Order: sequence, then C-alpha cells, then structure tokens
Amino acid sequence: MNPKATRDQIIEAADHLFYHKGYEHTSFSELSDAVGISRGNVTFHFQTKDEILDAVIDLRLDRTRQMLEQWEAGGERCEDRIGSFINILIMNRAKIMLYGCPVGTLCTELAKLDHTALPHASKVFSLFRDWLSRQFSQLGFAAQADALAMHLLAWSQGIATLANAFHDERFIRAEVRQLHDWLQSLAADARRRRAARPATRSEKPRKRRRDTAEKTAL
Amino acid sequence: MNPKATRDQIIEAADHLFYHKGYEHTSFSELSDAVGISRGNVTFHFQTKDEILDAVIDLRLDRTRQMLEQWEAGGERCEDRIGSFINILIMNRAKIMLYGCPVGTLCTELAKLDHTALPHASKVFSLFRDWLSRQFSQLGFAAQADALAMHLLAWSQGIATLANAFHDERFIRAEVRQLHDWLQSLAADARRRRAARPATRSEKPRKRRRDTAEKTAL
DNA sequence: GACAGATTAGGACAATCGTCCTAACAATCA
DNA sequence: TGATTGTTAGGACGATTGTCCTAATCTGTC
Repeated sequence: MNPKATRDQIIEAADHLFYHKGYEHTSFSELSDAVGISRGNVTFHFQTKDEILDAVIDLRLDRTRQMLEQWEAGGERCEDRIGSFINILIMNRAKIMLYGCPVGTLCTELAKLDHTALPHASKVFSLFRDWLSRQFSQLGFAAQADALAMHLLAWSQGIATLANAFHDERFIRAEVRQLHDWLQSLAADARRRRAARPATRSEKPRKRRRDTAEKTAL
Repeated sequence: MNPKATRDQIIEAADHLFYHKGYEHTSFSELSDAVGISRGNVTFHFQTKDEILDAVIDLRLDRTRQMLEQWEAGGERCEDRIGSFINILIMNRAKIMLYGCPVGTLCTELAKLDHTALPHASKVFSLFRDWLSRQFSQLGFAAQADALAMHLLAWSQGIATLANAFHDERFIRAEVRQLHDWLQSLAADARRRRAARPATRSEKPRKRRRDTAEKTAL
C-alpha cells in the first residue's frame, strides 16, 4: 500500500473517531481496526497519540482554510459569505445533534485534560474568528468586527452544545433563523449608514454614544 | 466516620473531579485519594462508576433547584431574576475559563461516550430552561418564553465554550454586557406593550406578522 | 463483654491502555 | 541477485483501569 495513503488513512480515521468518541476514548486498537491495519503499523507512522492529535488538528486547519476560501470566492456580498458560516449548522445538523461541534468539543476535552495541544486546537476557532472579523469589517463594522465575530462564534457554539444535549433539530432551525435575521438587520443598518453619510470617514464620531448601527450590532 | 459523611464526601469529590478532569478521565484511585480513603471504600458505597455519576448529577440537580429558588425569592422584578442567571457567568468566570460550564461539558462528554446518563445530565439544563421560561412568561412573552429561555441558555453556553478555548476573560465581560443589554431592551419592550394596551387579552393578534416586541425578542 | 452488622482497607482480578521491540515482508537500487 | 531501506504485523511490556473479594476494624445493641 502507498505509504502516504496509510498515514493519511490513519489521520482520516482519527479525525472521525476523535469527533465521534472523543480523543481520549479513542484507542490505538480502534484506530487500527478502523483503517484495517495492525496496531504496530499505527505506531510506526505515529510514535505517540499526541502526534496523531497534532496531525488531525492540522488536517482540520487545512480543511477549514479551504472552506473559508471557497466561501470567500462563492458569495458576492459579505453578508452572504457570513451566511455560509451560519448555514453549516443546518448542513451538519445531524452530526451536531449526535456529537456536537468538532471544534468546540475537542477544545472542551483538551481543556479538561490540561493538554498542551489546546492552543493548537483553538487555532481552528481563530481561523473562523479572523475570517468572520474580516467579513464584518468589510460590511462596515470595522470597529466592532472582532467582537461581532466572537459573538457569532459563541452563538453557534451554544446552539451546537444545546442541540447535542437535547438532540433537538427544531431548536437548531429556530436559532439559525434568528441568526439570519440578526445578520440581515446588521446588513440593512450598514446600507443605511452608507446611504446617510457617503465617504465622510474623517467625520468625528459622537463622543461616547453609540449610533443606531452599533446598537443593533452589539 | 459517619457513613453518610463518607458517601457525601465521595460525591462531593466526584463533583469536583468530573468538572475539572472530566468523567472518564477521573479514576477510582483519584477519587479515593481526594477523599483520603481506600479504593475499596469507594466501591463499597458505589458499586460502579455510573452510580457515582448518577449521584453527582442528582447533587447538581438539587443544588440547581436551590439556587433557582433563591433567585426566585431574591429578585423583585423578573428581569432581575433573569439577570441573576446571566451573572453566574461573571461569578464563575475563573472556573469557566479553566473548565468550561459544568453542565455543558458533562453533556458534551456523555454524548460522545454514548452514555445512557445523558438524559439525566441534561435535566440540569431543563431546570434552567423551565425556570427561565417561566420568568420570560411573567415578563410578558408567554408565546415565545421557551424559545427565549433556550436562546439565553445557548448564548451562555457559547460564551463558556469560547472563554474556555481562548482563556479570555474580557470576552466574557463583553458578552455579559450584551446579554444584560438584550435583557433590558426586552424588559423595556414589555413595559411599553403593557402601557400601550392594558388588559386587552381578547384582542386578536395580527395575522402572521410580528409586532415590535416580538421582533426585538427573537 | 459478646455479638451482629456496617464500614473500611487493601489486594486480586482480567481487561485495556499507550508504547516499545523484533521479525517478516515489500520495494528500490547497485 | 543481493543489499538496503521503508513498511507491516504482532507480541511483550509495565501501568492503569473498573470491579470483585476477603479480612480487619468500628459501632451500636443485647
């Protein structure tokens, strides 16, 4: 068998198993069984379990980057691109109800294990965070872009956690509808702002007082 | 030693360890070490690990009920009572950053283990859900009370998950501020509604069109 | 004080864990 | 062909797991 293929198969199987059963609860035996190779073969490609974890996180980082690039290329308006992010809750709803969010649940587990790979795993969050932040910035909320990105991330995480605990699909759909409404009201506010004062960026903002757009945003 | 005391001490230690290290990653040895008794003594009080888990969940259910009763007695207005719920994010921020939310992380772990105790564990969520639902109902949002309760629960869960992944306290504070703002705007809307049409419950609602209060709410 | 039952300590148990080691196999190049 | 290197299989290992078992100790009652 192609050596590269074996290694990749191990990472692929680990990605699945870590998501479905958790990192610690996944053993070398299960891993080798899933791929259909011997236990010793796994330890040939990866000396320790931590190395597998690192490889899985790298795989997820790559795939996330690719997905974000596709969204970047696909959506015309940035509210549509943000909408793509929201829609993964619908697309992955079946798995979310069974296993939660792959990113969030892994970080949660690693935090409890006091594992050194937690910063590595949370980089997947950071990818979404930075990407979303850029979208909100382009939408016209540069000052609060990061806060909005984190807010949207947190909201999604909460939906995943509760949907997982209650196995409730209707809840996902209801919350996603709210997410889209929230996003649309943000976009509408941005348009209103652009129409009201076109290209006057040197204008001094009112001191310590939020304008309507910011109030809607946060 | 008082037998009841020993049993309670085990449950107490398990409550701590399950929260800090996770259910599966906590062993009988750690448990007995934490209490200062022998391993055999633990298995005398609890034959299996699952029994300890059940006892811990029951403890948490009891404590949650007590806390909710206190909030019920303490807060005059229902927006203040809901505010008490929001404030636990601030009060427990240090532990949340280290270990996440005790309820959410346990449910997440049990879901991955495909453990039969998941419904039992998610009852803690249900306690908050029903209690919050009642508060929102009293506030004047009877029709959307459960959705609002779930929304607030999810929001809090998301905050806990991200705060845990990033170890970010400023994020918690920022989101809690938004939560309070959201709650206050809800309460203000409720007051406005009450003032606008006092005691006209027989009035037909407009068909398929949300009024301002509902729009703010969801 | 003797007895009974509850409680405790600590070892035995098989199973499983992550990791290591060695021998067999496959592929490549001299 | 022979040698070398990379790959695979499978057992050995010490440690740890949850659970079980037994003997000692404590506590309260007659």
